[in-house]
Amino acid sequence: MQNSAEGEPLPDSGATPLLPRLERQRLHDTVVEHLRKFITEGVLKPGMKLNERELCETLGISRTPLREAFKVLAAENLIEISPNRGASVSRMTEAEIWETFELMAGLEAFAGELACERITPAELAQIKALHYAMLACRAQNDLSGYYSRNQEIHDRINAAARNGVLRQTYLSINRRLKALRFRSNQQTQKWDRAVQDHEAMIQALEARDGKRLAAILRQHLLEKREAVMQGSLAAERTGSEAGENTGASASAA
Amino acid sequence: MQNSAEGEPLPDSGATPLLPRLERQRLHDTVVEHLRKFITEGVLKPGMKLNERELCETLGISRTPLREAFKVLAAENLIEISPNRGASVSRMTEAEIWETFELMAGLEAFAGELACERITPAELAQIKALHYAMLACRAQNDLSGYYSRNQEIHDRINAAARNGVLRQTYLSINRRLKALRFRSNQQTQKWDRAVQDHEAMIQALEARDGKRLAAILRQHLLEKREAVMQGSLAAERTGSEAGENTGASASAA
DNA sequence: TTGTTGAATTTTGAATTCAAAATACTGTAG
DNA sequence: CTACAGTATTTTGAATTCAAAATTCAACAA
Repeated sequence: MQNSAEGEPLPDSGATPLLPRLERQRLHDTVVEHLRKFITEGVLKPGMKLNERELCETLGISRTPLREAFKVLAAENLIEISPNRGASVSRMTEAEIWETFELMAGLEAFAGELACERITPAELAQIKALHYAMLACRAQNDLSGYYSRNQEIHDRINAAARNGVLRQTYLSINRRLKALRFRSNQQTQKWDRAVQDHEAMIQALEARDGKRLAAILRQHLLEKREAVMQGSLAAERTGSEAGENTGASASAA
Repeated sequence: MQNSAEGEPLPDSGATPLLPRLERQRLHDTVVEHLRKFITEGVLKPGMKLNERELCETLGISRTPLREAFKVLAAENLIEISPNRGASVSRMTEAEIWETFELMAGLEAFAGELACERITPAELAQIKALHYAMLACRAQNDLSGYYSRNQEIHDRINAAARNGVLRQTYLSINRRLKALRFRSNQQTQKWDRAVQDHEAMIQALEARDGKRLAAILRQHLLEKREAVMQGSLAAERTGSEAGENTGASASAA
């Protein structure tokens, strides 16, 4: 009996884990987070080629962990790897953007319904506070502040659904959309409309009216889609989208 | 002007691509598919340790592509990698199973709504045919035939929603659930209920009644969840879940 | 000039090697 | 006999190396 019997659950070690295991994160995880950040923040632009050797030198690592990171990012659809041709930041087609927003609308609507059943008063209060903070940002024309509060509100509603799998899925899809926000040059009319939507959301949440919240969120997302896709067309006209390489070697002619 | 200007979309090569690019798939992709298959089919059981060296020898490859495959599978939540301790097939907790089914219910309901708007008569006819094929399997007690038709029906409804991003998400979540099907030892009563549900689905699809189809699908999935989670408890009692290693070296005492 | 062929260079894919961490084992003290 | 310390072995993480494919570039012909 030197080995535990085959059918045993073997949960952890036998002893109670007084402290959580200290796990230094692996290099490739750091690289994933690093690159993900730069992609979602639009530093690495859609279509940009990601040269392995070049990136290795920039980040000061070898190719092995970088390539592992590439695989993960590709699984998240943030980059595309074509065999023997290398990786590049994913370029979403118009159709993909359209579909992704449609999915997000469905996902948020569903999360909203669940949130109405499960949200605590404390969480609701936090969301309200964020809403007012967002209004303050609008008053000061603080676009980035407005944007992050907005994100946070949607995020909290999602978290209030208390479904971790839904949450992970939501975050993953959302990441792909984040990089697009630079496309939509919000007009003040749109801002006003968005604020109205948010107020209605909070009312529905307070009333625990899942169906109504779902409908509002769905509509809200579709409006956002319109805004982004118009911005996208504008971007296409001015041709401000694709880079050639990581930019480190931008031909210094 | 040896390099194309920075802001250029550079779609493909200039010429029309008469033939699609021939791309042999990389080793690591093959490995991903291979392992994914065995995990979703329950050959590699939850909790099983995946020893790198051992698997390399079995598959006849080196560790590099295997580790890349691991990263992808981990991103899909099919395996778990703990730093310096290696990879093992994901073991879903009760809570995770519960949540995953809840998400699936939401996803299928949403897809059903869209399908009602977009399905073609031909697609509907195919689904009907599959339904009857499924009935035939039930009559013959052909469990695996029944199961695959069942899957196919749900899959086709999803496809009829004509949203590729939704589809990919659905498939990814579904993969995690597939391995669980061995847990639920379907009772005939349940079968009957499932068949009733399917008939109602098709009626709703024909009537293009999105809301009704959504409701049926949601309910259907929650019933499935009950069945699986009861089976899961049963499995826990008999303790037939966790393996120790890949089985290749099952201590030949 | 324009387009094509073929060699040189670069870049990616996969195996191997080296280092660090974790696990298994052995011997000793209590 | 049990518990522990210290060592040996195994296993993972990351860098390096080798091979194959793609790209670049120059020479040449039409």
